[in-house]
Amino acid sequence: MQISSRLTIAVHILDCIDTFKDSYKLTSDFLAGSVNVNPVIIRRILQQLKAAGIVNVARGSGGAEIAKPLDKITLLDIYNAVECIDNGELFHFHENPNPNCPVGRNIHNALDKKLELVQKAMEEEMKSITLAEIISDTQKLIREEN
Amino acid sequence: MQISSRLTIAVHILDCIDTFKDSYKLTSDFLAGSVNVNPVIIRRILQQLKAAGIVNVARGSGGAEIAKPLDKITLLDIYNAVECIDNGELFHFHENPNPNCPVGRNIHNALDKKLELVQKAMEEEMKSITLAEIISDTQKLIREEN
DNA sequence: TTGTGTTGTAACTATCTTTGTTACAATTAG
DNA sequence: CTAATTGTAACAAAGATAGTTACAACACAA
Repeated sequence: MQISSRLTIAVHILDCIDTFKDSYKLTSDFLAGSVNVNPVIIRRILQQLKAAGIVNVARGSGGAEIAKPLDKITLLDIYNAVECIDNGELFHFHENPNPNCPVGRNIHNALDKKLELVQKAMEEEMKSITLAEIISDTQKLIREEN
Repeated sequence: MQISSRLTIAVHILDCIDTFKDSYKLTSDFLAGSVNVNPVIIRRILQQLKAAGIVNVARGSGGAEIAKPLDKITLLDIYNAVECIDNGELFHFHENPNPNCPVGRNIHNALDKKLELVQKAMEEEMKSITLAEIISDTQKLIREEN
């Protein structure tokens, strides 16, 4: 199973907000135009980012802005904001190993530690990547188009 | 979205095969008893492990065995065997960013590199964990029960 | 060679998540 | 007040997971 596109959409949204903050009002409609999805999808993700303190959204008047310095927002922050991870666990352990089997009643303990290492490795890498980097890379690519 | 329980079930199966290889015939029924799922689930996962060269399954006579040394089988091998990853990509990128928007037409390039780093970090960690380790940890836990 | 146990696999179902959609009350600015 | 916009409910479609029954193909032993 893949990690949902909410993560890439969220990054896209944030990239747009920063890039166009001086030229356009950043409404869900405007952002939906760039991402190419229904505005409600954008609003839902903006709500998740807002709950995580990453953006502010102006109800009524409209428009979104980024609430923190770009280099203080990591890919992990965005991931945690939009991905609904069950107890924060990346791996889904099968529910009822047989407690009457020696392996069945110990596999959870033995394997959990390893799975935590894997999840940790992934999260550490995500933590090392900032929104500032991503946006700066995007803008470099835009400049190189000309 | 979580990674499916096929991974933990597969490890459980392999752990059982090694632990009980001298005492029992390792049929899908026997394994289903320890994992506590329907035997067909076991057979399906055994087929995936077989396709990856990790186990041999005896049609007709029945029983499964591990096809390689335990320290030559990594968690990544098992993960790749049972997890159906679309083009091998962990992250699902939203399909149609607007090519008429500067951000829309460059976000893919800018973000893909970062996502690859994250996936790589996860896979490297998985590659460093062997089935030998996991089984040895399980058997240590079993011994400590007494 | 016949019977028994087992695998390989198809077919179907239920449930969950994602993604997309319409609709509309609540809110804000002009 | 009006117009634009957000926040959110309600629903539907599509896809994946997980579970089940059923059965042909197969291997071995008596």
